[in-house]
This record gives sequence, structure tokens and C-alpha cells, in this order.
Amino acid sequence: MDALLNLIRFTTLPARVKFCPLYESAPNPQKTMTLTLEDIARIAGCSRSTVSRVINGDVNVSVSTRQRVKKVITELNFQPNLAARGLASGQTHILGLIIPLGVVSLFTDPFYPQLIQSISSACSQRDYSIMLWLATPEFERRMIHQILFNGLIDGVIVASMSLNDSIIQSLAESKLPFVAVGRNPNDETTCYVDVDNYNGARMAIEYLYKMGRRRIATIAGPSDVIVGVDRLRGYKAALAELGLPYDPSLVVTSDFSDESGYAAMQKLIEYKPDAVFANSDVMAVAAIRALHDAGFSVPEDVAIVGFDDITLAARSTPPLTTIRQPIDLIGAGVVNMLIDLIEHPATAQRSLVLPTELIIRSSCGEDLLKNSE
Amino acid sequence: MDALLNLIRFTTLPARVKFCPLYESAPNPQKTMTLTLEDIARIAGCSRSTVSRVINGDVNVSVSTRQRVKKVITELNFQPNLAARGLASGQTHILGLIIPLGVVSLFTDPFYPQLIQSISSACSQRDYSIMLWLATPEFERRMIHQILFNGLIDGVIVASMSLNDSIIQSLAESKLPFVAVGRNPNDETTCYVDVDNYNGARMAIEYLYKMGRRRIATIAGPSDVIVGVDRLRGYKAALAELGLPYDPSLVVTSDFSDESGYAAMQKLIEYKPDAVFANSDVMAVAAIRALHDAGFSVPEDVAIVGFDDITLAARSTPPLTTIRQPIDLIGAGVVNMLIDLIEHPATAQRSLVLPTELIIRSSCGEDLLKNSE
DNA sequence: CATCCAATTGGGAGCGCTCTCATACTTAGT
DNA sequence: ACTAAGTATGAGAGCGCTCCCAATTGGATG
Repeated sequence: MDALLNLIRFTTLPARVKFCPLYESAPNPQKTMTLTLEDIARIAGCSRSTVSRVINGDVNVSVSTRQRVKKVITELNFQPNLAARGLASGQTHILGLIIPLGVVSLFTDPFYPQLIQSISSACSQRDYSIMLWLATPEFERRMIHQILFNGLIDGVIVASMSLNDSIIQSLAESKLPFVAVGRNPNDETTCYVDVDNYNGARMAIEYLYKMGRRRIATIAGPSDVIVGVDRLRGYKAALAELGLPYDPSLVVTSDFSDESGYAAMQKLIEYKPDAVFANSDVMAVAAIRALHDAGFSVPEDVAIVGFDDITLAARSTPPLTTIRQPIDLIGAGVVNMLIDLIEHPATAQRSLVLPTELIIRSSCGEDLLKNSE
Repeated sequence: MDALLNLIRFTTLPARVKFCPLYESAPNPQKTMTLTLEDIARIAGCSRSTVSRVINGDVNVSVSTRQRVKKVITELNFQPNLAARGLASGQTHILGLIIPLGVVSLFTDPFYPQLIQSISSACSQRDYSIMLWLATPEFERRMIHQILFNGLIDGVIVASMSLNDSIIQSLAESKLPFVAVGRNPNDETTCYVDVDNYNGARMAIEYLYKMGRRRIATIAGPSDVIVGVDRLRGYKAALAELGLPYDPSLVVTSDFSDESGYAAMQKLIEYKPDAVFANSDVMAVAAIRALHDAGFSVPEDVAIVGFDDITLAARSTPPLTTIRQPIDLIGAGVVNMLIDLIEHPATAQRSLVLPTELIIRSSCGEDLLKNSE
């Protein structure tokens, strides 16, 4: 029976329409379930327009009326219908979050989950909701269309790793406000929030140098991913500054996964580095495993620095020295930038680069400056 | 106070509207971008109604008209406005996914990210979109209201671990279709998709018995979380079947985190178990670490079985024997059940329990039946 | 040739909201 | 007292869609 009620309410709404003209004066059971502005207006003794003004914070409402209306709204727990609002005003207070599941297997690395969480939390604070699309290649084009043109979304956040992503292109053509997580050097017009990968990498190499290492290798990211490119630039710049030679055999590219980190380290071993800067903590931990399996010890034989500072880093053996990304700030930054872009396009900030931080633990040897748990 | 926050939420939407009246007759940039049914109808030489029929797959359209209209829609890349659709039909094709970030720190365990991914993928296949709410306690009540009463969502998926979740309660009162991930023994009416945790646990214990272990301990989940309860029941049942005594000192509860797994194992060591069944792979790996740190070896001294079969399991040292949860099937199951519930409430299935599978690796000693990489 | 019954199609009302405009009611300035 | 400029409110016209109902068509039938 209950299920039947559900049916009536959610499948065939028009049913209600039939009754309207006939039973207009009779108590309509449908209306008891879903309140409308008109209901509130009737109860508060004013018009729909006035209720709308109160809800939207219009100043031109007398104090007494405002209080009366607010009281009714609170008592009846009224929520304005978002679809109607979106239709009438063109704004839905919904942001799209697109995460292309392309190159990297996203969910083996805790970075993305944490990013999602921080974005979600920032949205809540600004009273927006988020729609999530994990864009698998096969559905990508179709999905993008739906998102861009269905008018349900005020703006989009794209957490794309790869450069020249087709999603970014479509977005750019669409006039829908959007912000990317990670800068795109080929495209100066898109708004972005990024982390200072270049200086993060430099910091890592300088620290390894300070700890006495001279043959510093790196497990780099893919070359079509901007974070990989920037971190490699930082690596090379630091070597140059420190007067160390750049040796291509000490650079192995990878795809951020545990497996590729392990394989990369195996390849590096024959070139006998005394330190390795890995592009992610997941790979750093895999590299430590590879070294152990090959009979080397960390940090005695090889020092390791990771990137990200995921929770795993503090718990590895030995605890991992790493470059921390401020994931919470990325989430907050990207959400705030997008909302500003939607609400005040003229004055909104269009890019933001967040600082990275060196977290010293034990994977590069003991250091009195150690600043972590 | 909470209600006040609600009000604040809807404060300053306006903006765009100010421009409207002035440019009404001038070419309106908004309108050029957004096609409507009427536009398509004009171009295809028919009426709005007919276009609507074509879009919604109504059979009462002649073949020639249908083709003509479809052609125009494709050429102009027309997407019907979802807000208008939602308003007129009462259906938005949007599902809510609520993940309460309560008890457990969700994103240190890859289970939830994988679940999100599988749900997202199942939604795409059924042409639904998802809105994601990570429900932090402080925003929870307010959020729930918005979700339930804003009319933007056709149904809700709740991935709640804890029993007696207030979100489930609100949902139950709301008449909005919803499905829970994980059964709730206190509430027979809610629809759910669950995994056979009871028999999964039994399988684990029986396997340990078969491998010659007799003092089998368990790192259990929290007692207010159904998976913990079910797996503990399975553990006890298996002991009874196998004629092993139940020893409460061999049961330590935990919260699924790495830290609590490590601590639990430390506590268990003094009772000298020769096997441990951990309630999650994350904890199983932590337990192995705790054993190593205490000078024991796995599987020689203590055999370990985990639960989940996350990717980490195959890569641990030694590779972890574990009980696999079919996460993809959970996602697909929960999405399909919810959509069925929305579209055909009378005939929809209301519960689904998926089988678990024993994945034999090396953490319980060598076994000829080993069936994994 | 009139009649009937589909099969198609168009028109209209309405979903619940926002926002302009017109109206009534103030308050102040001269 | 009479206008000028607010302030507070209500009425109305949509937003772009769905769905009902009525109208039109083209056979098939009597």
C-alpha cells in the first residue's frame, strides 16, 4: 500500500492534474506532501511573491511580514523546489565534478578520494551541491554533452591529469564556467588551481643533497601529465643549481601506480643511485619494497623522498620523507574559485598555485629537523 | 538555528535577471546558446509535442516524422533542459549517493572509492546521474533536508555502515525511494544490497582450520556496524561447527583502520593465536606488520586472512589470502535496484545478498589450491 | 458515399518558481 | 495641502518541458 502511494507520487505526477479542476476546492492529498510557495503564502497571509522575497533575502519586505513568513517556513519545514528554481532563475547551485578515469587508475591512489572529500566539504560550506561524473572513455563524449547542455549545472570542476584533455576542450567551447585542478601550460585561458610541483620537486632534491646524497634518481610521472612535467623540471633545475650532472639513466618514467613504481626502481638499481625522488608516495613505498627485495636498505643504501603525503606515508617502513600537497586547500580553492566565477565573473580570481611542504621523516636518514610524528 | 542556516542558504541568487528586461528584444546570448523544444519543432516542421514524443520514445509518431526530428536533434546537438523536465514530469534521472563520514575514516580504505566508481559506472549505463553527498556530522541534518525536499532527486543510495543511522530514519519517513548498501537487521522494510559477510567469515575460518590452525583469533569490526556483527557471527558459527572452543580473549574489536588493526594484533599476541581473521585487508596488512615488528613471521607463526580483496592485498608481503567482496556487483546491484524501485515500484526486488569468495594467496601457508596471481 | 476507427498531430494548461511591473501605502519636502 | 520619492505588496508572465485532450488525417468498412 505504501509502495502504491510511492507510485502515485513519483511515477505519474500528472495524475494530480486530472483532479485539479474538479477538486480545486477540496483538500488535495498530493498538495499535503509537497508544499509550494503558494501554500506558504496562503498560511502566512501574503502573496507568493512576498514569500519568494523572504526566501531570497530581498530587503524590500517589512520586518513583521518577514518574521511571519519565516516562522511558517520553519514550522512546515518548507524547501523550495530546486527544479522550478533552476528553471525560473537559471541557477541551480549545483556544480559538476568530472574525474576522467583515463590514464591513471585513480582509485588505487588515495589522492583523488581525498580531493573529492575536500571538494565536497567546501561545497557544503558554500551551500552548493555536487554532481559526480567519473568519466570512463567509452561514455565520455555522450556524458559531456549531457552535462554541458542540460542546463542543470552552474559550473564544472575538472580533475584531469592529462594535458589536451578533450573534456577541457568541450568545456572551453561551452561558455559554462569551469575550473581545472592542475594548470595547463598549453592553455592560458582556463582557470585552475594547482600545487607548486616545480618547487616541491626542487625542495626534495635540495634536501637529498643536504643529506649528503649525490647520485639522485627520480621516478617521474608520465610526460603527458602536467604534474609529471613540472616535477621533472624542478628536479632538473635543482640538479643544475647544485652543480650535479643530469644523467638521463637516473630518470625513469612511470604512471603513478604501485606496480610501475616497483618496476621503475628495479630498473634504477643497476645505475646505483644513492637517492630516489618518487613522483608519488605510492610509488615511493613500492620503490622501498623493490629495494628491500633486492637486498638494499632504506635509508642506509638509498634515500627516498615521495610526493603527496598520503596517510600511508607516515606508516611505511621506514616512515617516508615526502612533499606534502595541501589537498584540503586544493578542494577549497577550486570550489571557491568556481563559485566566484559563477556569481561574480568580473572580479573572480582565475588561478591559484598552492605551496608544497617538505615533511621530514626517516626515509632519507635521521635529521634533527624532523617535523613529523 | 539549523532552520536559519537553511534560510541563509537561499539568499542571493538573483543577478542574471537584472539584464533580462533591457535586452529582451536584442539578440539574447542566453537564448542563442540554449535550444528549446520549440526551436527543434519549428526547424523540423512539427509541434513541440511531437518533438517531446520523439525524445521520450513515444510510439505514436510516424516513422518519417521521427526520423526528421531525430535528424534535427542530432545536428543541432539538442539536449532537453533537465530542470524543466524535472519540473514538468517529476522525474530528474538523478540519484543521490550519501556516504556518511561518521565512524570510520572512509578514504583511507579503498573500499569506498571503488564502490563510488562502480555506482557511477552503473548509473551511466542506465542513463542516470549521481549527486554525491559526503555527510559530515555537522552538516548532516541540514543536508538531509535539502536532499529530501528539494525535489531534485528521484531516489537515494545510502552507503552507511552504522546501524540506526539517522539518515536512514529520515529517508524512511520521506517516501523517497532509497536503497542501503548493507542490510539493517533492525529494519526489515528498507531495501538493501549486501554481501554475504556471514558465510565469508565462515569460509575464512574453515580454511584456516583446514590449513591446520586451531587457535584462530579475529580482529572484529565495531559492534554497531552490521558487517562487523555478521562477520563475527560467521566466526563463531564456524568455530562451533569445527568443534573449536570460543575464547573471548581471541576477539579484539577495531574500527577497520590501519592503526586499530596494528593495535589489535599487538593485543592478540599475548594470547598466542596461530591464525588471525581480520575484518578488512587494511587491518590484515597492519596485523602482519605488527607481527613482524614483534618478531613473528607470517604465515609460519601466524596465518592471516583478510577481507575485501583490495588491490593492496595481492601486493603485501606475503600476499594476502582474503575474502573477496564483489564491489562491482554491489554498485550495479544497488543502482539497478533503486532505479527499478523508482520506475516499477510494484515489481522491484527489495533485497540482494551477493556471495563472497575465498582468494587463496600465501598468508596462510602454501596451498595447492592457490587461485590467484 | 457515409461511417467508424485507428494513427498522428497540435494546442493548452500547468509543474513551482523568479522577477518585472503596477499598485497601494508611506514619509518627507516645499 | 500637494507633489516627489520612496517602501511594501500582489498580479502576471514566463522559464522549457510533459501530458491530456481535441483535432485532423487516411484508410477500412458498411
